[in-house]
Amino acid sequence: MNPDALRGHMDALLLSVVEAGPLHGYAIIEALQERSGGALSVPTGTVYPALRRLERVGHLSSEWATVGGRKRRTYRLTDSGRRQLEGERSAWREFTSAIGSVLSPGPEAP
Amino acid sequence: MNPDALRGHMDALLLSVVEAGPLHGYAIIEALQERSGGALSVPTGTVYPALRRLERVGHLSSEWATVGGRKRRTYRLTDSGRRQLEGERSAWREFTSAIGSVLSPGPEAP
DNA sequence: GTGCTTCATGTAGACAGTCTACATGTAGGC
DNA sequence: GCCTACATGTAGACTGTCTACATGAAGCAC
Repeated sequence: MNPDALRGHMDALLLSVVEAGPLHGYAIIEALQERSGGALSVPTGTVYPALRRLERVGHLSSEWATVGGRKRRTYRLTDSGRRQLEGERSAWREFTSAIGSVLSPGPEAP
Repeated sequence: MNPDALRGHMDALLLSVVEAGPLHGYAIIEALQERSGGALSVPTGTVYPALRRLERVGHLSSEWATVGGRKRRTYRLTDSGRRQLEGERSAWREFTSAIGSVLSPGPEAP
């Protein structure tokens, strides 16, 4: 997977993974990989800053927890994040539709 | 359309538009807009450098032409570009599939 | 013949977000 | 003691798009 391709879609991915329930960074990375069938292996150096960015703008909130002696920062979707995710989803549909109609070899339907 | 979303997909778009037949930069921009139903309005400052980059790596070739007193640099898909476009198309399918399966609210089919 | 719009190409520098690589520390198996 | 898995984080490089500007000819209105 070409890394550049993810540009501008990370937010949607992260918000979507956290939507189902609160998760910490490491688990988010694993969830991304799992839910994409192994196609998305996003490095930690991408995910952690992105999560902090999303928290800064208010789409996520976080709190520390200690599980089995390990510290985790658990992220949760805010109302703002939920609205944002909706927007991201429709933007994704528009995006794929636009690119798809350019890439499709055959001309559009009659 | 969020500009960042196009990152890493410009090559595919440009190669795909030129696939049908040789075009010059200005016409490529119009074709992108038309084929996407107006969704893609890519600025000249993006397209011209990208075309030169694609020529530099051998996916496009260009030649000057004068039409109606105006100079045009017309781009044509090379064999290398054609192969690249094939790769871009399958990469696009993988990409949308991966992101889509993460974004889709419902879990994957049983 | 001046001014406006369209056509047409191009460059310079700002910008932003991902990537690589590194740093740190605990828990648990061997 | 050592290695792997878990877990978070930062610094700086990288790259490609964006904004804004520069240039110039053709065609039309007035």
